[in-house]
Amino acid sequence: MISEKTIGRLSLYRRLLDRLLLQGKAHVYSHQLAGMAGGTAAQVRRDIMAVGYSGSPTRGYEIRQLIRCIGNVLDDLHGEGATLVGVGNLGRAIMAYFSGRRPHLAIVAAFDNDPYKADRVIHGCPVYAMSRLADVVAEKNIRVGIITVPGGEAQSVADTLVAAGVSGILNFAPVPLRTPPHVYAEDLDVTMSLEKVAFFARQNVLEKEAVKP
Amino acid sequence: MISEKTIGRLSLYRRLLDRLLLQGKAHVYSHQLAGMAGGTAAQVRRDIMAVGYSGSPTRGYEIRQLIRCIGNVLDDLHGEGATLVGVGNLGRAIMAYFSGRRPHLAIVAAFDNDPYKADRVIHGCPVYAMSRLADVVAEKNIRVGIITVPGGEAQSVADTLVAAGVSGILNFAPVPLRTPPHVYAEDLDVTMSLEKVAFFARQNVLEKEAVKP
DNA sequence: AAACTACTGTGAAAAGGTTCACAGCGTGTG
DNA sequence: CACACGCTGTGAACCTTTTCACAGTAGTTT
Repeated sequence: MISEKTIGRLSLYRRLLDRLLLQGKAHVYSHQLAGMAGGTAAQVRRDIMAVGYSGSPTRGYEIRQLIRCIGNVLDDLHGEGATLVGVGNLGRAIMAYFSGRRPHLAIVAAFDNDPYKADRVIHGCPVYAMSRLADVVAEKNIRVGIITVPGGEAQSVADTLVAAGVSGILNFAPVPLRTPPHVYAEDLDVTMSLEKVAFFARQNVLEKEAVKP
Repeated sequence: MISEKTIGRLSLYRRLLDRLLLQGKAHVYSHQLAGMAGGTAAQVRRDIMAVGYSGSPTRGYEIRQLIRCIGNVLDDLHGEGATLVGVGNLGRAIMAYFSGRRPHLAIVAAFDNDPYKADRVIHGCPVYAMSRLADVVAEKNIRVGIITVPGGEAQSVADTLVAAGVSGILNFAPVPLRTPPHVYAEDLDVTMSLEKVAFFARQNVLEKEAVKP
């Protein structure tokens, strides 16, 4: 079984590799990839071990093949459709962000409980009324949900998604979700991240000032 | 020194405690907080140890005091101003999100290289042209930067912020930032998170199917 | 006032993740 | 053809984080 952290880094490596391909590169060494990803060479090699690809001691990794191997691990064979719930400021920004970016993992349906937002197409994605969630999720075979509703509604939306058959949720609401064990939920808590950054920004300033005298 | 993970959880605990206060509660046990935060009671107790607050064996933690102790650790005494660079879809959503939410940590200036966006006020926050970044950051004593520009510009924006004196950066661009060691950078990579969720969503489905027969 | 209860605080063990360090190898070179 | 080079793959050491488990304690009951 591959660890959560490794999966995250593989996703990152792949995007970096895509960029290298565009630059016309064909091979890459672990230390180069590490430099771009902000990690160590040993870690890159370990992560790549997990996908079962082997590089050459002299040329490094063959970029095209490595991308394919990472894809074999990360991607569903037939592509994956995701759904987004909560077409507010943040929801629309996320939809714009993913619109046409990753063909194998696209947002294919959005929901909002404001009836004025329903039955439109935003950034290429149809918006439905909440009442149709279970139908649409089942019909389109959606396994991945994105929650961009206010904190107070997040848990009940999550419950609805789980009941509809979703087994992975990315949650932007500032509330940790409670989900059954067979559902993977990741909380992307912007407030927490910003407070962390503010804390360490201050620490760094204090340290610098402490070193001075 | 307090670990990064603990700082993040403290931020979360504080918000949960705020909610409990509003509900009229005065005390809370570690296992209750753990239930809300999605962690274990032992972890909550360890985290609270780090802020140097002690609860009562019979009443648990006094909520009001605990909030104050967490604030002593997380917050700057005089409040902290943050700046956001990149007033696009995502940037505006983030600005709306923080507008008036946390008084001690507010976005007090935004920048964009589109001159049409400059010299306005969005969600209560003034928007400036990029050329004024160094001035404004210095004048307002800003230590925290938020990057919501496209990937290609993120690194150079980060360099600009660092040069202007920022010591903590929250990065939404899908590129890991390279920053000097005295600058704390957190990459909030939505693509990575979504691919992680998609991967584990699929794993869960496969597991369930594997258990069935 | 003694006994009981259910909590906290924390040393110690366990788990998980990262880095070290080196054997092994494929290629270019003398 | 033999050698030297600088990479990969990986066991083992190391470090960080989480969990266990229990002594200590403040209130509550008898």
